[in-house]
Amino acid sequence: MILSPAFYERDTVTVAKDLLGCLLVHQEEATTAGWIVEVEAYLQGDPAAHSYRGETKRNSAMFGPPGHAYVYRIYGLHSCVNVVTGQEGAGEAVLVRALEPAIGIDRMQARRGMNDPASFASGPGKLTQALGITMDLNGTSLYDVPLQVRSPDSLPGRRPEGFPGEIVQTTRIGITKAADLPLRFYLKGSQYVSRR
DNA sequence: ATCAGGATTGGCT
DNA sequence: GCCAATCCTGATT
Repeated sequence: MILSPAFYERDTVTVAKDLLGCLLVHQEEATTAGWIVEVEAYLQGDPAAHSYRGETKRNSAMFGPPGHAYVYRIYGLHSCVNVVTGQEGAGEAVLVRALEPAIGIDRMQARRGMNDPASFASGPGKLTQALGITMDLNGTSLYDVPLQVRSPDSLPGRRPEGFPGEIVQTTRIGITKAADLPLRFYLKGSQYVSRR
């Protein structure tokens, strides 16, 4: 089933952990989807969060309603996708860092130009390329086509590797500010995380 | 008007 | 392990 607004309105760290094992689905010219196996939380008052210095044109989606996507471009090359969480206006979000490919694997192979499923979506820039998520999805809701997040029971008989199971908590990757906060979470045992 | 730098990735040493 | 690619935002002049 599709996750509802009430799911996203909760405490951002709780939402981040509950997002593990859920299915991120994108359908425009094709349907591709992957299990969320790694995330990072970005909070209000968090120097590493894009929202830290207040609302701007770039980060406005982070201050919008929860349950919507915040997509941004990094290093002029890659796009990364976040799920907006908490209370509207708080500027909190969860960055999706890695997926285990689930639906449309051949399509992901084509988009990524490689054959190894462990490398399709094991990174924030990789997964957006694999699923075809681009900047024009910034600010769109996650309740409908083309982009949605579904609960872990969405594919009968199928579960991501390591779910349900232990969640590992570590510091976030690639940041310089607030680098010591333990706000990264991933499924223990998954071979699809960006790094252990 | 100008400029430094970034929630990354892939290729080369 | 190191480094270039690439471009737009936000801060500064």
